[in-house]
Amino acid sequence: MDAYEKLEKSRKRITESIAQNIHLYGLPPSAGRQFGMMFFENRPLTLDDMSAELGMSKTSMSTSIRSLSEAKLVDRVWERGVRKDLYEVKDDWYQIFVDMFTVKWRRAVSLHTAAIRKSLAELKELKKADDMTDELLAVIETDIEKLLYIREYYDWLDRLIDAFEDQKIFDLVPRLEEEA
Amino acid sequence: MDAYEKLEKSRKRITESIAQNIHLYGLPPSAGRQFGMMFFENRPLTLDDMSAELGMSKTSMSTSIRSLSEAKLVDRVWERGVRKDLYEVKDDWYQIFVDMFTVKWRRAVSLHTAAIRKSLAELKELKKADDMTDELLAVIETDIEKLLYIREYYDWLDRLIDAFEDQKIFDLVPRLEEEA
DNA sequence: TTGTACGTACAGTTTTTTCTGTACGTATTG
DNA sequence: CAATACGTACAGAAAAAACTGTACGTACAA
Repeated sequence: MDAYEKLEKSRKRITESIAQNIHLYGLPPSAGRQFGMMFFENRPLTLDDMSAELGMSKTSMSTSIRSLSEAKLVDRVWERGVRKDLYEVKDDWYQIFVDMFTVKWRRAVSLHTAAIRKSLAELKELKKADDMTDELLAVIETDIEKLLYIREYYDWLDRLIDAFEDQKIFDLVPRLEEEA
Repeated sequence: MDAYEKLEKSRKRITESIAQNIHLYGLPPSAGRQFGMMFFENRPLTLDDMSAELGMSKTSMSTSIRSLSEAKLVDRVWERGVRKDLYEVKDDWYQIFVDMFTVKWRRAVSLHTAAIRKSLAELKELKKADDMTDELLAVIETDIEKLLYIREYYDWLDRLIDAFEDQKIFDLVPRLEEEA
């Protein structure tokens, strides 16, 4: 094994490690491989570059680069004289984490909150129903209690996302370990 | 639509909302449905209960309850005189979030860190190789720089996980919004 | 204007994941 | 000691996701 092969092996280990954990970002392993490869290339790449490098179709590259882009793991960059789209990985992994966290959870909180609001309104209305029994009323009250509890939880989650988005999380957990 | 149907509709909305976001916990929608159903039942359930309630096989219930259990979303509970396994959802959603975060990310950090350590050692050794050229040496140095950077990042992530695990996150983002 | 290069929508295929039914090991009951 | 109840391993079926090749719309070049 020559030096170049050893270098490749070292890179491949890291890339595979990324590939096998990228599901935490909601992406399939191949997108992780794409990201890993781009991480070690020290230049923006075109879809054809990626296709050649990974031995996968250009269509796949196009699809997964969009996912990577939406998850804010890569940026499209521009270079004069180059007609093809160029992409490169973001270099601030702390920010990548914060962006992923923010994008994924904000969306979830939004969907959940809307559902809770609707159901709460329905249940409050339902309490007035003519055919209401004491038994059913008790169940409804319990459900309302549950919904109020999870609404409070989602409010906390929303504030947690704010703390990440506003970089306040770095006050709690500083980027650099203090020198001894 | 009678009152009971309206109640069901309200519950179903919440359950579906959970089902469609449970992928954030690395679980399939059906596990989310299972969790949602259990959330509204005010008693521990057996596998047969769940199977009947969701119209799915007992085998599936067994498999997904294990996933839910590993993700720390449900607990197995004991009741005297009952031979079947009983499960109920955890009632502290804040803690559920913290546990999920901790479990999933701790594992990722551990795997990544091991890979980085190995590759760093290899690259440092590789620098001494006989057939080393200036050009290749420069590439190796660049790779080492990259690995040192992401090692630092994973160290931060590890400390972030600590902050969740130690409940310090609730200092930064309190559970209850202060009264006005 | 015509020709060429590029990215992606779409349909079909392959691969992976989820779900089911059977069968079996263990534990409890009579 | 049976006999029964229970949970799950395992193999196959069904469903979902990922991947490919073709075809098309758009933009730039000549």
